[in-house]
Amino acid sequence: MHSQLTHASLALSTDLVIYTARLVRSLRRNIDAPAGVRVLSLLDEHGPLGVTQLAKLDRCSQPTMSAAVANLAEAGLVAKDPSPVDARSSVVSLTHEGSNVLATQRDAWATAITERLRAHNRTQEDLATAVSVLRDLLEPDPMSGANRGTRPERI
Amino acid sequence: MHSQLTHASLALSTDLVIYTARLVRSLRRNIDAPAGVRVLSLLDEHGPLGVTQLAKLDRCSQPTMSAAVANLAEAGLVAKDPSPVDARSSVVSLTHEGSNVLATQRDAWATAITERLRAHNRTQEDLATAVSVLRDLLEPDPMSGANRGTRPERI
DNA sequence: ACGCGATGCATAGGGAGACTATGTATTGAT
DNA sequence: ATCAATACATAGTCTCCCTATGCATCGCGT
Repeated sequence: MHSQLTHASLALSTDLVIYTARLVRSLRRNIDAPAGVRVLSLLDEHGPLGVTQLAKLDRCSQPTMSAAVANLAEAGLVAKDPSPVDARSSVVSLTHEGSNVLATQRDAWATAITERLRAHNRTQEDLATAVSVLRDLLEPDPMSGANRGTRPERI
Repeated sequence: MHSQLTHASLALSTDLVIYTARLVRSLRRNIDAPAGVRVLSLLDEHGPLGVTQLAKLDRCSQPTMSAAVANLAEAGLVAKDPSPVDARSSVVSLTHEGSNVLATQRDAWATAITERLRAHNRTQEDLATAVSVLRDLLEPDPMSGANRGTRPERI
């Protein structure tokens, strides 16, 4: 009935999905608000961007990004100015405060993660591998196609 | 001002947080409803459990687990019976259908993940490493302590 | 046997984060 | 000058999670 994947494959994939979900929840619980920081991080990496560009880079819908940017702007972490070359578009850029918040948050995450991994005798190389695996999984167009044909019931 | 973590550490940690968030979102978008499957998976692994036990294992609050179990029960994927030895408690167990849904979902995830990793020349060992890293990060009490003293502003 | 803190769960209320559908204003190309 | 395409905003809704409470039951000490 089911495909002939190895037991290990099934277990590892399931664990990956479950652990990532728990990790994300855990991060949210500590009010580390990853959603906003993702945007700050994108701006830091790419420089000023429009809302739609940000949405594409973060792989979310445009309305979701609009809301995220609005929140960040209200908090003073980004500036949202009209584009000088396109009246429809806006240019979102990091403010000093946004930059500081990003740095602080990055530091907090890195500290916690580094500490934890060391406590488990995990190397930075292991972390790099994990990040690469996650990046590869997100690459094409995330998990679409996972349900092709066999769409499982909604849980 | 900030701690003396290496640039690599900062970048990797940030990427881990960001990628896991995107992956979870991507999984949700495909209506793979990880939340319910996590419960099914726990029941499959540990056998029948009470609501509070499930909540502890999944590291969520008891009310959250109550709601999850209620949904699953309504969908017929789990059975919720009163405990024979403790009138306060209930016993949640997998139904045949729940077991099938779990297997189907696991299979879908494993297929998608395996395929993607192979496309990027990533080995199963890499996947195992990633899973281990995530597990280690979740171990003590997730990310608590990340904000000790320096609690960053909410984004 | 009784009282009471501890335990197991349900309910109420609310918030973050996402999505789809849709509307509006510009742009750019015909 | 039109008109499809593009950039955003808004409305409405969903899932998942949390805290704060309330309630019934258990089990222990006296």
